[in-house]
Amino acid sequence: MTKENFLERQPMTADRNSTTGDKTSDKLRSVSALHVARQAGVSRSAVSRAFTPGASVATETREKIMRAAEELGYQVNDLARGLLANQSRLVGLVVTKPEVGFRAHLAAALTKALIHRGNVPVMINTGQTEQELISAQRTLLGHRAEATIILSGSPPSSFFELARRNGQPLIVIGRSEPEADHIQTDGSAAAKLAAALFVARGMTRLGLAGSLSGTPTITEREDAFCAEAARLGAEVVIARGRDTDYAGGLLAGKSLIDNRDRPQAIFCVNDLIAFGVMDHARQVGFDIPGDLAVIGFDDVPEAGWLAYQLTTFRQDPETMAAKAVALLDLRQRQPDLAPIRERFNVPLVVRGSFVPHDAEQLLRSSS
Amino acid sequence: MTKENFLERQPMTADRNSTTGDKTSDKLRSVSALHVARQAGVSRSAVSRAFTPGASVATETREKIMRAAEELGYQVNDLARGLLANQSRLVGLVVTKPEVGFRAHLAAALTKALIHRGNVPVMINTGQTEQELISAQRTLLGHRAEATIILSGSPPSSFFELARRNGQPLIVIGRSEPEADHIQTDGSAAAKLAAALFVARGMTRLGLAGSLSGTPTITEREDAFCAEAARLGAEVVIARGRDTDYAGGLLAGKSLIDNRDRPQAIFCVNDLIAFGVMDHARQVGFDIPGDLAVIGFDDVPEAGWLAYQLTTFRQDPETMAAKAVALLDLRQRQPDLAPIRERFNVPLVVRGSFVPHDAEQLLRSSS
DNA sequence: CCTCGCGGTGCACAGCTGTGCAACAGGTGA
DNA sequence: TCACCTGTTGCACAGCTGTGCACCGCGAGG
Repeated sequence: MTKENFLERQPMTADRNSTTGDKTSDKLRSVSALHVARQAGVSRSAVSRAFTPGASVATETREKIMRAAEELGYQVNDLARGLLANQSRLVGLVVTKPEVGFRAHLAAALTKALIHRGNVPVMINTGQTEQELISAQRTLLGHRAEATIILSGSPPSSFFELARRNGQPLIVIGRSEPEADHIQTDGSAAAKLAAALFVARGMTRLGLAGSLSGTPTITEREDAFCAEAARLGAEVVIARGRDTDYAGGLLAGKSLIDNRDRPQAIFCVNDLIAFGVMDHARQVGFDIPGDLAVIGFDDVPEAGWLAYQLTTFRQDPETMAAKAVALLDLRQRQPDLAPIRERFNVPLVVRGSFVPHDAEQLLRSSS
Repeated sequence: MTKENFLERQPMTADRNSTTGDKTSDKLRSVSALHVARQAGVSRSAVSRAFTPGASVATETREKIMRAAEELGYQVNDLARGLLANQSRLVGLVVTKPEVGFRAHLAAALTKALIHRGNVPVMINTGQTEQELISAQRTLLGHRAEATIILSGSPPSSFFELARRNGQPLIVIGRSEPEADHIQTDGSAAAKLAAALFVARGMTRLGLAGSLSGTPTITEREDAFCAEAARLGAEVVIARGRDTDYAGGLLAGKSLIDNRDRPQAIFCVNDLIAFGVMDHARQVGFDIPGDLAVIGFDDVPEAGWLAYQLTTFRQDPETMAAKAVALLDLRQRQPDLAPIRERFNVPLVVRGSFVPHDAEQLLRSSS
């Protein structure tokens, strides 16, 4: 319209809205910075600079470009941008069964925090086979993802090797992993506290509802509970369902409760398991906490439901997600740091399924 | 090692493992097809062809290349590939609160199905503001995502316009959306059936536990239930919590039950709401289904828990995810088709919270 | 022995962006 | 008026891949 000092010989790709070409064979090309440059009467570099924060562009020029971009519906091509930087803003979340229990809340909190940070969270919902995990990581590397966050499972060492070779930051949540940055809750301290609180209430026949899954997170809690109970002179009966879910809780509950000398209190490594245990106990006629005390782990929302009122250790997904993002920041600033370990402890949320000694006193004195 | 007929002048980027360069300023360049070509003693095109299914490469050459790629840890750069094709394998899932209720299961099923299809699912966990939705869609367009799937919320028309202009397939789940492909369950038929089943059991004072959220999916169920009940001459009391969650159910339950002439049966638009209603009813001493019958919607796993045994309409997340993927296939094959609507109905899963007349007969005759 | 066909391979280009470098305009101080 | 400095802009290159086109070698058929 005004001056046309850009290269005219450049063969523009015809009219974008023409319906002559067969759309089926080739994907419609989208509007690029060159289109915007032509529309605004500036060079393509100027367009690039207008969309780069801190670049040197005159205010007037930037506005002109932005107007043109708006008209044409221009969107910076993140593929080209990433190609040049050898880095995309993708962050992979590797997780199995992301719909279940605490994992669902953690995954949701992570996606939210990552989006807030300007990242693009990719949800890799896959199995735990070495084959599947490596395949997932290859996909992420192919897209030059910024980092990979592992929410569940125990990746093989080849997995870490692959990430290391490609300079890909890795964050493991839950598992203690000396080769990579990891975040975990102090399940050991919590389990010990559970045992101590049971014993302090005079309970000496304890139960542990665990799982055969063999996850490090879970076995840590199991071992700590048993050790502390033994140290305090209490007897522990162990029952394990197959998975760390409601069905597993039902099974463990059956095994623990349908017995001559059933335990007076049960520590469940998981809220879901606790729900199963409680439901079975009630079905066979026991009162909670009258006949049986129960403590869980996670504090998923269902723990607060009237049907359960479960006393449990609270893992806060938002806090953990914030921690993971902070760790990612740090790792990107200082890639050569030794693996970092973040371990934080979990408060007990007291509800109806078990009231510790001192809490009861507190309640009584306050009334 | 053998012949070296490739261009020698090409300035290779020094030694990849050298620690002389400052890693902090620039991201480590990864191994490209050129490195593999040099290692295997072939041209770069050959490498590209070796990784392209159906391309013309001699078997011997391909094996040589694959060996070299393995040694170097080569991974095709999907950014460059996508840049050329103007299309990445990303698929966006736009969803709010992906950790809650049925949405969690649907989102998980979708990510699984998409990964199985070779896609990279991106979880956009964001609010429902027009601003937020548009921003999410711009991110996806910037990465040249293959498609966007909307799991919740009612995007503004500018959203559809943006997708249309960029040739981006859009699939809406739950909402009836004339402008785009959409999948929905026949909530209307289900709600009608619920009303009819209640009336068939001689119940004439009915309750509806809904929500103020105003989601089209929810209001469809509400309206259909009320209409059918009215048609059958039954009275309906309506109560609505704020959200379609447990807390909303508690509130609705209070409002419906703590009344002189409480309903004999309640249809809840959602399993979570049903749990809240049931818990409140039991807390004030009512038996289910003796004093109060309840029907829910979704059939989340909790509905099968012993504490609830909720009779509810089953939405199968796997089926819906498969449907969505099939729709995506079809849309990519034929981009110019008119918007497609997939609507399928949901079976009633009978459990303890309400047993329909015929089902009871069946049970009695079978014993 | 010549020609033809065909499978395989290399060259070169396109796709879109960020940025170093040089050029240029305009303002300012001497 | 002139030198100088600063802010702005354009050019050109790099980054990595897929693929059309041309070429080449080799086996087969006449």
